[in-house]
Amino acid sequence: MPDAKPKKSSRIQQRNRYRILDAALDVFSAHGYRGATLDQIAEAAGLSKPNILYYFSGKEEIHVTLLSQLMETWLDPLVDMDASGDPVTEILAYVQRKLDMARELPRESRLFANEILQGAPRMRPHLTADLKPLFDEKCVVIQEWSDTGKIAPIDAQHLIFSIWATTQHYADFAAQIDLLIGPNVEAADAHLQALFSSILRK
Amino acid sequence: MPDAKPKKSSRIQQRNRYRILDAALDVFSAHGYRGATLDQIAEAAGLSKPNILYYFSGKEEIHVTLLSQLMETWLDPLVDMDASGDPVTEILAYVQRKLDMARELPRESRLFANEILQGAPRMRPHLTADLKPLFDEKCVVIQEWSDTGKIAPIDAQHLIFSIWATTQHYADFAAQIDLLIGPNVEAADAHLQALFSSILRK
DNA sequence: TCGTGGCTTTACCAATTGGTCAAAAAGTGA
DNA sequence: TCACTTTTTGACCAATTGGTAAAGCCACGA
Repeated sequence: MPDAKPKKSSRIQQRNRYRILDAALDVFSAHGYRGATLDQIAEAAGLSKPNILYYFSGKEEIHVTLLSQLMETWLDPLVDMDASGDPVTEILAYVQRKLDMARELPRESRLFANEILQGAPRMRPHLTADLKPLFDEKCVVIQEWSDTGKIAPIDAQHLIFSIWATTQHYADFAAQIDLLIGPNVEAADAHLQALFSSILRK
Repeated sequence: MPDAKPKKSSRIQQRNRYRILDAALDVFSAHGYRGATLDQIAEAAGLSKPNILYYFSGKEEIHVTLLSQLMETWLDPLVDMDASGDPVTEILAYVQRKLDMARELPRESRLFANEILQGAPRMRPHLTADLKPLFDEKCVVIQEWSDTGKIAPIDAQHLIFSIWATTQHYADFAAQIDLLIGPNVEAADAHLQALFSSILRK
C-alpha cells in the first residue's frame, strides 16, 4: 500500500493553514494578486514568512487554494435554484441569496472580481470545469420557464449576468457606494427584488 | 508676469505623452496598479524606461493622469441625462450610452473597476469632487420623476447602481462572459432595455 | 531522560522594480 | 555651419520581494 500515511494534518497544521488562508484572503482581495506580498500575509497571519512557506509551497499556491475554496461556496446559490420550484420564486430567491452572499462574503467577491478582471489567468480551468456546466444547465431551466410561459419571455444568459452584476456590485464597488450613499444599503434588497420581479412577470 | 512661458508642448512631446498614456492604459487595466511595471509600459509604448520618466515624474503620475482623463469621459453619459426630457426615454438612453461605452472603452472600464476594487486610494478626491455632486443631482431628478408619477415608484440611487453594474459588467467581467457565451453579446442591448424598461413603466 | 520528528526562526540570496544621472544624440533657429 | 536646447540612452542603484538553507526549538513516546 504505497502512499500509506493517511494521517490527518495535526491540529496545529489545521489552525495555521486556516490563519494563513484567512489572512491571504484579506490581502489578496484588497490588493490583487500582484499587489499582495508574502510579508503582508505573514504579518496579518501572525506568522513569519518562512513559516508560511512551510505550509504552502509559494504565493501562487495560496492564491490557487483560495480560488478553489471560493468556487464551491460561490456556486451554491445557483445550485440551489430548483427546476421544479415556482419559477418567479426560485429566481427571486436566487437574487436574494446572491445579495446576502455579497454582503456576508465581500472579500470573496472581491477576490473573484480581481481574478476575472485580470482575465482569470489562474481560474479559467475552474470556470470551465465547474461554472460553465452549471451555468448552461440553469440557462436551459430558465429558458424553458420562459418558453412555456411560466415567466415573461427573457434571455436566460443575460438575466443571470444581470443578477450577478447587480448583486456583486455591492461588494466589489463598496468603496464607491459608501462614498455616494454611506453604509446604509438595506434598500438594495427591495430594489433588486422589484427590478427582477418586474421583468419576470408577464 | 511670472510663470511666463505658455509655450505649448512640442509635437514630439504630445505624441510621446499620448503613446505612454495609451500603453499605460493597456498595462494598468490588464494588471492593476501594482501589477503593472514601468518596463511593461515602456515596451508597449516603444520607448525606454528612462525616456518615460522624462515625460512623467513616476509611475503614480501616469496612473493619476489616466484616472483624471477617465473621469471626464466616464461622467458624460450621466451628464447628458436631461431633466426636461421624457423620463423613460432619458433613462433608457442612459442605459444604452453606458453599455456602448463599456463596449467601446473596456480598458477604461477595467481601469476604473480596478481602482474602486482596491478602495479608490488614488481616486477618492475625484469621486468626491466630480461624481458625487452629479450623482446627487441626477438622483433628485429621477426621484422627482418617480414622485410625480412619470415613472413607476423607484429608488433612484439603487437604480443608478443597477445601471452601472449591469453595463460595466460586460467590460469588467468580459473574460467570464466570453468563456460562458462567447464574444457574441449583441443580445445584451435588448435584454438591458427590457430589464430597465419593465421596472420604469407603471 | 533522551531522541526523533514536526514546527519555527534567523540569516541570507537572486531577481525584479521604480527611479537617477551624466553623457550622447538629435533637433532647431540664426 | 554653429551654438544651444530638447530628447534619448546606457549604466547604475537602493529597496522590495519571493524564496531558500540550516540551525534551533519543542512536544512526546520509549
